Order: sequence, then structure tokens, then C-alpha cells
Amino acid sequence: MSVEFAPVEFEPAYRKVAAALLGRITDRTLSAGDRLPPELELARQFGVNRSTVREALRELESAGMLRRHRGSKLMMVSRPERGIVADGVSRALALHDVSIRDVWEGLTILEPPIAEAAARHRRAPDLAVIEATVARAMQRGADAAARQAADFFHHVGEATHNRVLMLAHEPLLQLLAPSLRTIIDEVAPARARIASAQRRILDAIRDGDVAGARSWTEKHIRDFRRGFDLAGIDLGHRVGL
Amino acid sequence: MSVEFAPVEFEPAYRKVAAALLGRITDRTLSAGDRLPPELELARQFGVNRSTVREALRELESAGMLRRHRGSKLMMVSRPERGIVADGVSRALALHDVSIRDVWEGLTILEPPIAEAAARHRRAPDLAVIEATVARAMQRGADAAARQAADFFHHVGEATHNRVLMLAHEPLLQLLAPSLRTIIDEVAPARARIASAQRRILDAIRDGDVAGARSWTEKHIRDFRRGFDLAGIDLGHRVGL
DNA sequence: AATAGTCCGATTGTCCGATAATAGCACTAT
DNA sequence: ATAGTGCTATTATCGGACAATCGGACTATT
Repeated sequence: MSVEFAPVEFEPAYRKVAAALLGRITDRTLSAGDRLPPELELARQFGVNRSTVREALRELESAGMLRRHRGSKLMMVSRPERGIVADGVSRALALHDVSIRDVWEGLTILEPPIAEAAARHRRAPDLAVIEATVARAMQRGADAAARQAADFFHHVGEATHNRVLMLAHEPLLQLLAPSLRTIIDEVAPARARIASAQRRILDAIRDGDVAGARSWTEKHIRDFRRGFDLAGIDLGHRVGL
Repeated sequence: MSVEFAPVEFEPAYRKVAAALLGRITDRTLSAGDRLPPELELARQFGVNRSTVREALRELESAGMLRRHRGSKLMMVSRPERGIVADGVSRALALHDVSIRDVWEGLTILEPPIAEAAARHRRAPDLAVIEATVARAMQRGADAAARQAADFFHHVGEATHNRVLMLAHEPLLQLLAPSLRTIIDEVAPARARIASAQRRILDAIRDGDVAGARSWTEKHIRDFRRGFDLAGIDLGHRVGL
């Protein structure tokens, strides 16, 4: 007697339009660089109002799948930039009250193998970029120094030529930055230790010293842990943005 | 003589509104569960038209920061669900033509330490869930079996109680699933090998055997590599959704 | 010939007003 | 108490409007 009905699912038109557009992008009917038709034309094709189309466009735009050139009118299909995606992930993690320990643990896991992969796959231009970054170590402002430390990992990631790895550690770097800033501010020898660690890691990557890149990076990250303690940072505290 | 001017930056109102709302969410003035005022009220407060507010809302909604529960009218502030964030990351990676090798390399790096962390931090309920998943191994359909294999890693991730790790490997599991399906379809012994690997990893996690969890997982992932070869999957091929 | 000025159509950003559907709630009748 | 009823607030969607401006075409100036 008790028949069970599934709740009738209703999707607003703006979501359906967004899904349709997204489908065309993922199946490559629309590919990065293609220009989208004007809103009125889309409205005509989908048989909805222009406002509805616009709501759908905002959805895709905020996901980084659509963008417009600086001061251009028509929208272009685009692959989501790594930065945008990473921002979203960082925000999500921050809102979920991820702790500094969690982030640090993530880096402990990710960075050594990333450095190892970098030592294996780096090419000349990668080394130049990392080199330039390392040269910027010991910068004056604590802010700039923290950014530099994150940039170093960022560029080591690039040297792996593996987008999965690049994207995976990006949010962690963003979330670590504030604590890193505190460490650099509070712990006097931090700057020098970071600089010399970067130097060693860079050397290992340049020499294709896979094991060295890994183990120096391990030490480098472990050193952050000491930094947290010395700077009086509670590992259980949640990260911020 | 050649003065350089920065391009004058103009932000449309819908983006400013979205940014304002996002700011209130990230600074916790608005926190998850709070109900947003009605659109007209927001329009009044921001001094813009309701249509403009709606465009801003779509932006936040698609990022998972706003949602409405099933059949409710007012929007609720929400923390972005892991699934939504992971979907976005997967899409981005797929659109960037990430290769199967890249994803596999990511799993090689992530999963063993995750299993190790799980062995260290798992609690009773985690074990029960993994247990139930392992019991579902050797399922009939190749689709179901591939899903099960991904679920296993998913639940091992949960057992780490580290949201960073959980979120980090989720997109990789999503992207691996299709190839996994092919392997299970094409390689006869794959099912049994997966099942026994899961069994061993589960045992190690239950026993708190940190090293064992790690090394069995290493073997498990390495086995996938063999599976790709046997199934004739080109590692250089890009992953799909 | 190259550059600057002018004009025009297409397109977006934003607004206004309107309508149908419905979720939430108070109210009523049993 | 429970079921039915009706009202109000709110959303989804629409149609139309207007100013700003981008991309070109076309013209005038140097």
C-alpha cells in the first residue's frame, strides 16, 4: 500500500541553461577561445529570457569557464585558470575550519614528492625561474618574504610539469602564507634557514638529484613545524584567508 | 616621456555585490546556516536592482556558498560541500588536458601517505565504513566495481580526519574512475587483485600498522599502472569526465 | 600613407515593472 | 488535535527600456 515516490526534481531554467553550456564546453563542442554568441541570441536559442541567460552566464563565469578580455564585450570560453580554482579550494577549506596542522600535514605529504618529480622533469626554463625566486629570498618585508617562500614551492611545482600536482598544492600554499608570515616576523633565524633550504633544494633539482630534492624538502617542511612552535602558533588553530 | 598607465579597472555591480556577500561569509559575519534576506531587501541595501542581486547570487550559489534546501525559498549560507569543490577541480583538470599519467602520479604520491594517516587516526566508525565498502568489492557491473574502488580510497581518506587530504585526492578519484572501469572490464584478474589489496590495506589500517598501510597502498596503486598496460590504456591520453 | 575625428550598429550592464507559482503561516472548521 | 483554506512574501521568469561602449566603417587632417 505504501508506494514511495521520489521527490519530483525541478531545476530552474537558469541552471538548465548553465548545464547545457557547460555540457558543450566539457564535450569540447565549445573550446577555449571560442566566442559565445550574444546574450539575446542565446536567449533566442534556449527559448528563455535574456535575464535568465545572464544568470546562467554568471554561474559559468564565476567558475572561470567563461571570461571576457579586458574591455571586450563578447564572452570567451576559457579553461579555468589554476589561480581561480585554487582560490575556490582555499576558501572552501578555510570555511571548513581546516587547522594549521591539517595544512602542514598536507604539505608534508605533497611537497617532498613534488620536489622529487621536479628534479626528474625540470627543464632549463624551470630552473631559471626557481633560481630567480631563490635570489629573491631574504627580502625585507615579512609579507614579501612569506610570499617568496610560497612562490618557491609554486615554481617547484611548475617544474614537475604535472598540472595535477601544481593544482593540488596551490591551496595549501595560500593557506599556509599567513602563518608563514608570522613565523618570519617572530623567529629571527627563519629567513636564513628558509633561504638556505631553498638553495639546497634548488641545487638538488638542478642536478637531477631525486633523493636529495626529496629529503631536503622534507627537512624544509619539518622546519616549518619548528617555526610554528617557536612563533607560538597553535597548530590546532584554524587557518584563515 | 613614455608614461605608463595602468588600465582603469571597472567592476560590474553584480560582481561587487557578490564580492561584498562573499566578504561577509569569509569574515564569518554570515555563517553557515544563516538565512539570507530576500532579494528585494538585498537590492534595497546594496542600492541596485533585483536582477543585479540575482546575478550575484548565482555566482555564489554555483560556488556552493549559498544553497536552498529542497523546496525552500530563502537562500541559506553554506560551506561549500566537498563534492562540489571536487567537481570543479576535476572539470578544470579535465579541461586542461591532464593525462592519465599525471593523475596516476598524483595518486601514487597521495594515497600511501593518506593510508598511513588513516592508520594513525582512524576511529571505530571509520573502520566500519571501510569494512562495508570492502565487503562490496567484487561487485557485478564494471561501473559499480570502479565506483567501489574509488569509494574505498574515499573512505580511507575520511579516516584521516584531515579535510585537506580528503579534498586533495577526491578529484583524482573522480578522474581515475573511467580508466578504472576499463581496466576492470578488460583485465580479468583485476577485480580479485583490487579486492585483496583493499583487504590488506584495511587490515593494516585497523591494526594501526602505519608502515603496512602505506606499503600495501603503494603496491595497490602500482598495480593500477600494470592494469593500464594490460588494458591497453595509453598513459599519455588525457582524462575525461 | 598614416593618424585622428566622427558616426553607427551591436552588445552589455542595469533598471523597471509585471505575472505565475509556491512556501510559510495564520486561521478555520471539523 | 487535525485537516483544510486562504493570505502574504518571495522567487523564477518574462518583456521592455536605456545608457554606455566596443568594433568597425567611413571621413577628414596632416
